[in-house]
Amino acid sequence: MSFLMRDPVIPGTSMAYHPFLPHRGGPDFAMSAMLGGHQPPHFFPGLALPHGGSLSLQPGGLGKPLMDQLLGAAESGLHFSSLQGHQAAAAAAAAAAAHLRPLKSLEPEEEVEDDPKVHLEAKELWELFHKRGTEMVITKSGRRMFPPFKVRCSGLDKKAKYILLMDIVAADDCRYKFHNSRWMVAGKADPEMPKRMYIHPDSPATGEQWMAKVVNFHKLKLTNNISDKHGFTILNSMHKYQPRFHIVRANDILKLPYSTFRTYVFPETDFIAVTAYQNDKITQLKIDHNPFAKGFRDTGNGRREKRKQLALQSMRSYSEEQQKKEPGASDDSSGEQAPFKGFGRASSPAVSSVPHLKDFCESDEDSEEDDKDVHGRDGADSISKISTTTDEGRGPRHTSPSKGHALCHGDPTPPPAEGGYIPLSVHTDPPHMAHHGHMHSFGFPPGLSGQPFFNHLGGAAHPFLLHPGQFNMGGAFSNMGPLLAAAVSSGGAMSAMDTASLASTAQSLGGAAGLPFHLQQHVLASQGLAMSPFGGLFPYHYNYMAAAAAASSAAAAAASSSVHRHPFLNAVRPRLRYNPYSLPVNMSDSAALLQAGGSMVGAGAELLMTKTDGLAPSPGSSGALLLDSCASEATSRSSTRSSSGSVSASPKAGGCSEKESAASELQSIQRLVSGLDSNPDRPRSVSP
DNA sequence: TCTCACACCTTTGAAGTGG
DNA sequence: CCACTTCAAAGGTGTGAGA
Repeated sequence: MSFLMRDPVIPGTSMAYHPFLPHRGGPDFAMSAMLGGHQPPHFFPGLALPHGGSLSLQPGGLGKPLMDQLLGAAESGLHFSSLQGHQAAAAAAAAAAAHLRPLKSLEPEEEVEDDPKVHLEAKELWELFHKRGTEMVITKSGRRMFPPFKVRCSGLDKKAKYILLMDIVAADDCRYKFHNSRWMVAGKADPEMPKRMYIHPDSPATGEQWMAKVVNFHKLKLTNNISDKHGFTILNSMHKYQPRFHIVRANDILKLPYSTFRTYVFPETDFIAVTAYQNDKITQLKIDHNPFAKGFRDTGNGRREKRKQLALQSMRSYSEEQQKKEPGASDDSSGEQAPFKGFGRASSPAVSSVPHLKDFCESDEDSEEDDKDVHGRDGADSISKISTTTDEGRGPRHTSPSKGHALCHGDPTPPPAEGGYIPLSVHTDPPHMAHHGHMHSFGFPPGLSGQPFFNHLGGAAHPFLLHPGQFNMGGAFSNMGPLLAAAVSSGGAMSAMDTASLASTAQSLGGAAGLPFHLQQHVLASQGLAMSPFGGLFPYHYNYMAAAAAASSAAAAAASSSVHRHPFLNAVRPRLRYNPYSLPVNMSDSAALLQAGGSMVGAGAELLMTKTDGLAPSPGSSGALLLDSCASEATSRSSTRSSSGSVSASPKAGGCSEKESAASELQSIQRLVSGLDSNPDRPRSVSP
């Protein structure tokens, strides 16, 4: 057997066991044999041995020579089942200890400062759409974004591994309607849909790999199906959203929840989700630039051209008839344009009003390898530079070249030039969001709102889902789908936490929601913190780290002080980060944000805001948790669905059986180790 | 406002071919 | 073997009728 020594630990405990044991050696984790089939009543901290006594995992608790010997044996692949009695138990302890590391191991072995810079690809195209009020079609079966969200990274540590993610959050709390060729506020937003984070399929990869290509999120799909099982991003129609890009320095998804998120927001990429296009200009832009819509281009021989010709013919014949009937009535405006007036828009989309647009991205749907050809095949005189440096240079950039960059806290979204948003209709006022009415039920599982952990949230939070399908990718993520699914179905192996109340909370949460509690927390803390109810829109990049122990301290701690109390958090060095967007924020806003951040901490998540820009965390953000049923369902369905390859969100669907087996192994390990298998009726996908 | 079937298109990968 | 071409299937589009 082999052990992977790369498991993350739970901050907040001197040592911690991680229930997600990356496993490669199969299920022959001989704990049951070693422990005589008895599970320790309290496996952690310290091991209760079957013959009494315990093995402390604290440094010095086990004699160093013995510990070294056992650890060496574990690392060298010793099969514990060959051991007996105390020897086996000690070996078990060593094996466990191999997965447990002192907190200091969380710190990078060799801290190589990176300074990520992110360029939005095809920025001009985004701005083109943005000026008219970008719309993204959402369908039940899922639709891609167009323009595709693509970024280019630089400044990463070449050797370090990174996980790149993307999510889409509500831009405000408004519902919109398209009226008089403009988007207008039509009321308060509908309840928030479950939040889902899309992890780039290539994650994790080294900084060198990321920087060598354009990071393309074109496979992310949008849906309005709240019960979506594919891992698509669920959005509300007629609501405004803001995509966000995250860089996480971590070599394993397991470390994701404990890692620092660097979040980048490009204001020009916001959009309104629609089930059918409202603005014909947007339709035309899509047709002109999306290669899949070529059939609708005027210049082609597709349906659109035929329809146009038909319309022309019918209109001409109609005009001729009219002229015969009414010789005196002339209509200069009739003719070719007339048929399209039927669309009821101020401008006709029939003929592209933006002929130069073709310069942009004929090939925008290219694969990640097209990073050198973003401009399209026929973009001879296309923009000289598609990429936008969001944080080039240091210091504020008040002279941002991008109109979209003007989005700042407290400022309304700048009015687009034509057919765009009405300025007053868009609110991104953080203090307002932090304090008022944004804690309503954002699709929060009713069973969770009453949990103490969530009381701080007012029963509302941003659910976060890591759908197994989203982890169906290569690299270290190859097993994460079933791992998570397994964790869900196993009801949550719980990490060792400080307080019993927390443990009970964890159990209840695990039962209600699925993810192991500590992972839930970290997921929540990491992701939830990133999301204010309205997306936590920061037109800059900010960093934060979530810690699981925050939840424990949150129950009793004052939010503002918990960060400092936490030894682990204290151990993390603040990083200097550059703000890609200039962001004038006044002190009152900051104070409000900080206050909101404090409530977040109280909600069960701690935040290390390491921005140097003096900005506070996302206001009103709340660690949230939605254990979408699809996560567990995916486990049970994995054998059928993955084999058919029907999960479009899982580009690398192969090896699902292996994953499934891995998941079952994990479950068995969890059952053996955690001693939390209190629910024998819980479904098991596979029994070892 | 939403859903669906549809035609049209691109993308992808397997199969075939030739060196 | 490798490179290239061909082909068919899969999948991504907006459309427009109907609910």
